[in-house]
Amino acid sequence: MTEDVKPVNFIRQIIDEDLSSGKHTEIVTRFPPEPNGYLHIGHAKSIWLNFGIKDDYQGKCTLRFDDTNPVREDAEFVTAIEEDVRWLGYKWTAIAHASDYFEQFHDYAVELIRKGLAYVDSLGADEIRNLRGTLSEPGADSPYRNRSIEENLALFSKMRAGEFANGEHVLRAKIDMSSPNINLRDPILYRIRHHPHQRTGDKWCIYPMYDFAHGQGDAIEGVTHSLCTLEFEDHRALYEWFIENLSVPSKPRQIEFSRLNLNYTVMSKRMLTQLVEQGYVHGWDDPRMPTISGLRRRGYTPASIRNFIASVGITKKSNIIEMGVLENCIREDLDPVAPRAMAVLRPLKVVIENYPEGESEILDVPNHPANPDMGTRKITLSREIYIDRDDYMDEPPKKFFRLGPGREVRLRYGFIVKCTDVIRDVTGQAIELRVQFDPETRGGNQPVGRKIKGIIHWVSANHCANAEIRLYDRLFSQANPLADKTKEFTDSINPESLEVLENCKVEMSLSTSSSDTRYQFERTGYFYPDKESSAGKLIFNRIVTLRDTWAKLAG
RNA sequence: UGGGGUGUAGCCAAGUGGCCUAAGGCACCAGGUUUUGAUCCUGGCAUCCGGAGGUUCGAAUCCUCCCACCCCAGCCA
Repeated sequence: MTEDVKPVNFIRQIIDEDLSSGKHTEIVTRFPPEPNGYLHIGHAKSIWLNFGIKDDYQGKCTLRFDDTNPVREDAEFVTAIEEDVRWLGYKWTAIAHASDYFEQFHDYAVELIRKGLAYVDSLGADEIRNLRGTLSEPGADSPYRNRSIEENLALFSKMRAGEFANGEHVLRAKIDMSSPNINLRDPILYRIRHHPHQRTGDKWCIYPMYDFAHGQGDAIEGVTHSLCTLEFEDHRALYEWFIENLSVPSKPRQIEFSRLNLNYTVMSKRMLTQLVEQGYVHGWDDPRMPTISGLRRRGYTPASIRNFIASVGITKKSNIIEMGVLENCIREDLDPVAPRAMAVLRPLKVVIENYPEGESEILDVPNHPANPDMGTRKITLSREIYIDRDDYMDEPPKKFFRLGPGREVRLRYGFIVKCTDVIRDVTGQAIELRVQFDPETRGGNQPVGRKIKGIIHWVSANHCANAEIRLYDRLFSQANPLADKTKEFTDSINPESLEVLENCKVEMSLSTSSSDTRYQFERTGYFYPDKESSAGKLIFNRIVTLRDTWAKLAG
């Protein structure tokens, strides 16, 4: 699963065959997002596939914006998409836009009209739909289907000139209204949209449909393998029909693969947009979102995402991948390189009664348990410390190796302490622990016969920094938020997907840390400074927890 | 019930007629190491490949029929 293993999948097999048969000598792919939203991890699959092929076969890959529908698209999204692709670690051979080819597409449309293969239809949207037939019944010809070539040419020209209102006419291919494939029932090629385009401005008022733009765009760019998702399988016949009937410069081949789905989240751009616009999350880059920008802000690395895609593979089978696979990838990426630190999320004060008041000691501790090259850092230990509330229980169950009344535990890198007293508030809740330390056990020294299994993290009360820590959990409480068709997917949003802890205590070294370091807070998880974090106010996002056998045992 | 697809373990996924009494990863279970209940290490985890027939000396891989699931009736992509 490392990145130096070349991926094997059915698409690469096809490419290998095309190369060995001499059908192609250079491989050209493209990644074609529509700039109407942010990229999500499902797009990362397509990016990994297309750019990965380009890299491994020394081919070409264009980042091409599929901007054929000006009413939904926005320049804000194109900038964000470029940034996301770059961040994932890929370089495009060229950047292009379907709109770059509008003039050429228009000429192709005229070519079709001249060949008697396209006509201007003056039916309304409802009428067109009614004549299209159904899944099991054939459609019927439009009364305008047999207009003369001259009339079609004249009408289409007027459409372009802006002489008609939206919806008044449309250009259609003349194929077969009784085809069992609905895409072949005289599909619409051009529609009138009096709407400025984010790139071409007011130049056009007719815009090509996806089907009329995509394949021809591929052909113009010399794309050899046009990789798209399963829902376009039915469109392939139309894709090929255009390629066969138009004087395009090359003949690309469309190959479909299945989209990526993850459980406990949604992957449709429409739904992600809804989450953002209706305020269920705090923007496209909310760390709970499966967007590239959300994962980035959360602390995921580009390599972890690439490895994740590589590990799930490319097939034609519909799938829902378990979130645990993604989590495993980021842990795997971070464990060998993340510096360790101690951070107390829910502080509980502990006074070491036999530790001299006003004194302290400096401990030189390793930044990584298995990699001495990562060096050491100094932390201070003194009479008053904080430990995590989770590491103390009034009535510990068996197998709980941490603190409880009368119990012993080791302070990480420090000595063994024994809980001798518990101070409580009026409700009876423990608010402070009194402990005694054993000087014999300093520095990891374990006297014979003393077997202390529990080790807990801590920070010195007078030698720590305050921090806000944001704990993220799955966005939905249902594995498949779309399974129950009687409910809105937003009904299964996890109300505890974000927990903000404002009063965390972290070791001093974190207050001067780089904003681009991902840490492992020992025993709790991997954390990454949020973009809102500053020296005056530390904020960390939890990327993922550590594997937690105890949590599993405790239920 | 038209057309297009897919079915190998809880989730992914190799496998392209004999070396398959079916790789690998995640998850899970059992041990070991460990100053993170982390990491790491060891072992376990499909007599079976959606089902039923058939072809063959031999099938997850070929044929037939059946079943299940996904996609398609936007002037969206």
